[in-house]
Amino acid sequence: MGTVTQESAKPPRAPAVTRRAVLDAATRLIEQQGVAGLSMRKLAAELGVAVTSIYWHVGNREALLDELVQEMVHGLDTLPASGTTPTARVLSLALELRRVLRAHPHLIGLVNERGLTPAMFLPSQRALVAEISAAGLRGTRAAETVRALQYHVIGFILVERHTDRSPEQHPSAEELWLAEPSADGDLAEALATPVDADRLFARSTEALVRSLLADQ
Amino acid sequence: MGTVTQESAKPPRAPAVTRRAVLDAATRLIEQQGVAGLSMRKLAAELGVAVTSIYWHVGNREALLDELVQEMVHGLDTLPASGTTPTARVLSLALELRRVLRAHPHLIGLVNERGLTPAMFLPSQRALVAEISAAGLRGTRAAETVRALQYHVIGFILVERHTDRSPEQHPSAEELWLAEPSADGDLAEALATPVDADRLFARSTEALVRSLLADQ
DNA sequence: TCCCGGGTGTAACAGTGTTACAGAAGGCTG
DNA sequence: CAGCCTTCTGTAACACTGTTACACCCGGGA
Repeated sequence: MGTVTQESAKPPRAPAVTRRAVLDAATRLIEQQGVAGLSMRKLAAELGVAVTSIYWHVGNREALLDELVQEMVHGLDTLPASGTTPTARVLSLALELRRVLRAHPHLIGLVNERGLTPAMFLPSQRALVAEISAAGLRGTRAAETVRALQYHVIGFILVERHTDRSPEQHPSAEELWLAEPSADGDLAEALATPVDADRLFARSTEALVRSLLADQ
Repeated sequence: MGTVTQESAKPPRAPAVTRRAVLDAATRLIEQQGVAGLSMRKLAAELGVAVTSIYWHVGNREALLDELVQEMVHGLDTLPASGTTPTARVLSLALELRRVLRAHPHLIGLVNERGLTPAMFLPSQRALVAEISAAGLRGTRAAETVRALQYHVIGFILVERHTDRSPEQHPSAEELWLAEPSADGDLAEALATPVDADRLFARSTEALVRSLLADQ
């Protein structure tokens, strides 16, 4: 009934491929070509094995992806917060969350498709709750603040992920803004510059945190 | 070389299907079953026609999606801003942008994949630029503000789109927070409540706008 | 020796996007 | 009228996808 561990003490014939090897090869394929580039036959060919062996070890394409997602979710169990002021600590949490998620850009969509988003973000949510409580917010107000921050961070990462994957923006923002007649030349020029995502994220998140943590 | 309009004055044989009909049927299919549910054969069957006719009229699956995306992009040419204070006007723009984008949840991902995000958001970006200039921001600072707001709004909508499509969150946020021992009972209870996206968006966007438009 | 079960392979199913090719049907020119 | 040309449709195939029914091999236990 449970999963079969080939690493235990009774491999009768030294299997040509292990569950672990399948998962690793799948990860490699996904990182190279995206989730759509993962096909069971490619996977089998990569491992020098027939397709059915893949199915024997992981059951399914869906089950395979489930497993990878589970591993990722377990991978971000504890997020550290650094800094002294509440604003700084919340900001550091957000930066850390983005850093971790950006390491697995392909899987973030899969997590949602599997309905694991709450489970995935529970640790970070817990950490956020702690910091925001420490900042003095309580009850509904605190909950709204936590959620606002989570939506902001996850949303930013989703936008990033999308723009990363579209290699050439055909009428690029640069062309569009250079052709634009404008009163504020510096502004147009700035908008014609590629986005510095790190900086933009840090700035906008800090602005949001400041505003959310301030009494209004 | 250009596109052929069947509506012009020379239809020799009253075609069994028009380009327009294909686009409409595709839109219907996508709205019902998502982009992945759009197959050329389904489309042909829906219209009572062989697959090749579809290809003749729209060329390609990719070209078909391109066309739908183009239509959507043209659909949000002008966004109205209402209100008196800069903050209120920017906020109203954000709310309007979200409202329009939520009407086409399936296409928003396609727009990015096609690298049309800059073109798509140029109108809203222009409107934002006008409001933010009116608020007194200039140059690089203004550009960063515009981008921060766009990332926030688009990101929020992407998160919404994801959570909308995952029907059952298996360990739901509710269960998780009800099982959580917590010092702030009200907070845990609030986090166990489903998200009110409208309210959350309005609140968080307003917080962000306030902070971005304030001198720091 | 026989059997059982873990692990693998062959070959097929239905479904996908796409296309080479054969037509049908009307308008135009000879 | 014949012939051709453009527009539009259909048949059938290609390569690819996920998935599975089935046969097979081979080592260990009885």
